[in-house]
Amino acid sequence: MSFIKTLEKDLKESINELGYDLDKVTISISNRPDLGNYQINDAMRLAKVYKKNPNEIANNIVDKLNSDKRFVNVNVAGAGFINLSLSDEYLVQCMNKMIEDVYNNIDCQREKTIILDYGGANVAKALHVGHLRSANIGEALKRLANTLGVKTYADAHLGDWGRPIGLVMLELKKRKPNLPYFDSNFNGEYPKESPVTNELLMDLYPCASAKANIDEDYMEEAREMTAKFQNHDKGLMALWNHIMDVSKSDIKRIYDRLNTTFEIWNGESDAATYVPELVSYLESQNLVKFSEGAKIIELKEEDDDHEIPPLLLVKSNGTASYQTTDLACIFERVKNYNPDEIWYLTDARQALHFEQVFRAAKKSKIASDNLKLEFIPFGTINGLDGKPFKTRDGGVMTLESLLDLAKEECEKKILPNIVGEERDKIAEMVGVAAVKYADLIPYRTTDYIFDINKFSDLEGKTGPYLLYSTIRMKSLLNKAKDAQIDYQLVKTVKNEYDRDIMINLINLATSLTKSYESRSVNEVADYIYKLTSSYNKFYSENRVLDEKDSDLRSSWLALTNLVLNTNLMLLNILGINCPNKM
RNA sequence: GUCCCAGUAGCUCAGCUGGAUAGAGCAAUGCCCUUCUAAGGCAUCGGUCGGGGGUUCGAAUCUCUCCUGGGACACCA
Repeated sequence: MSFIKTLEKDLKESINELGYDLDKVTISISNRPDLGNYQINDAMRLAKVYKKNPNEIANNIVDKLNSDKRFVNVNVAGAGFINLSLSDEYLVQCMNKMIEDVYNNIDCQREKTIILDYGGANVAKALHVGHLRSANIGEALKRLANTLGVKTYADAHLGDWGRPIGLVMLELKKRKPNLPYFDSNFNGEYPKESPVTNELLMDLYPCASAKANIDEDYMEEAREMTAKFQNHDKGLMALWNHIMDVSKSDIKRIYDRLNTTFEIWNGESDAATYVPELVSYLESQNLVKFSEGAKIIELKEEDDDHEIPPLLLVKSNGTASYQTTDLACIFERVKNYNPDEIWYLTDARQALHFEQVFRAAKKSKIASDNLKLEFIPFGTINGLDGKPFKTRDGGVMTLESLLDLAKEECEKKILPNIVGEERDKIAEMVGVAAVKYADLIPYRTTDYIFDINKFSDLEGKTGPYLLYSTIRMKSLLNKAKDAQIDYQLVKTVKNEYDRDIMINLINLATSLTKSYESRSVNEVADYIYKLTSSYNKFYSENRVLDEKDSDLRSSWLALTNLVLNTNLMLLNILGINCPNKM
């Protein structure tokens, strides 16, 4: 259990001993640092319940706190605020416990399994800016959950069964009508060689999509093509497999650049195999109705305060809608993984869709009462004009070109003596750090403005700043090793600078827990900045290696090492790699 | 028409399970380099928390209402 949580627990017992009944004491980071490191506001709450003077209660609590060696400078101020600081001895002790095992200051969650759905990449379509946030936030939440002891599976949930594929197939047919995949009389073996490359796919989809938007006949053909492969037409399935292979490896390559990994590479097509079983199950439950030639599920409830449209189960042309696929996917996941929770990371605009799917899942008992379905929306990325982010000529910005842009921008700022392949590799790491940190620092649901110049700046709250600072810690410790200076434990609190670092380190657990509970790693992103900048302040005020007192020097090195390891752990949670120099 | 989200410093964003004097980065101004990566650090300047009412000892935070902006409302995903 973390230090703060332990203190809270002990304090709760003390307060109970005073005769006050309360479920929880909260020791929060002080917003009056001049009065103490932490504050407790519970006295005012108790005063209300017990109809007493808050100052009187606060003073009773303070008497208890004063006998505790872990606290110093305990005082009451204002309306009944209790302020306190941690003693130097206790801080040193905590630091060494963290050096021994950082889990001495992390609060794990109860054991459970969560499936995270943060992919949604469309096969045959380029990954674009819209996929950046789901990848970054989803991956970070997964890593955070793992850090807190939760078992997770991330599912790429590829968009591999919808109309985009039909469009691509149709456009390919228009261009190369003689391919055997389109000939229903073809009985031979289909070629092993793929008829499409990724470059071709990247051209086919936008072209087909543009045509379909203005040409209703073309759109109708696309619908037919989609229905045909969804009915497992032999030739089209052979083609589908080729498209999948080509597209999937490209999608993987780009997710790799973002340090985004999936344990499950399923897609809508996998869920689609469960659709017939799903529909007949739902029919047996008497939940399916006919409406305008389609099969639907009514989702209205008596106590609704707003309208909920029905879920479209089977379209009038007999194909499944994406609501059905998502429902089938829950069916599939329950069957294969039996998770405690499923988290859906998507753009906030899909809120209604998931409300419908979740309702249908609960109503039909596909999701038991124990299964928690959670929609975790995020905001959109806008350009400098405040409108959805586009390329200069107004097109959709692909994820790849965005990463290239960041890499190019960061490359300019790397040390000139780093050259060749190494330079390229470091530029990539710094570029990804710039993009990822900027994406994770705003609260999850906030829409934010993408400004690559700002994000790649080495000054300020940016990824490159964090990397630079972390590298400087590495460098310092390497110098110490070269000079054969030994360091193991933190021995003392010397000044306000190292003290401030220690207080920040104590707060690690709080920040991790907060982020997990809000499903937004912005808290972690902010925390790592605070910790790092407290270290930088220390660094500029104290010459570690030149310190004459060898005990103090090794204590500082041990602290540096602890900050470094904490930073690396947190960067890893955010999905950011740190080079050894830049 | 119904519903959802947002409006906080010149700019970009935190803070929102009610708590003290509303924070950070950038920009602006002024300091600190024979220095462990100065790609750093320090200081100053900067706010009717969209407007108005309500609840409360206490409201950026809860509530009502209005204004502004964005978004979602079955046969795209």
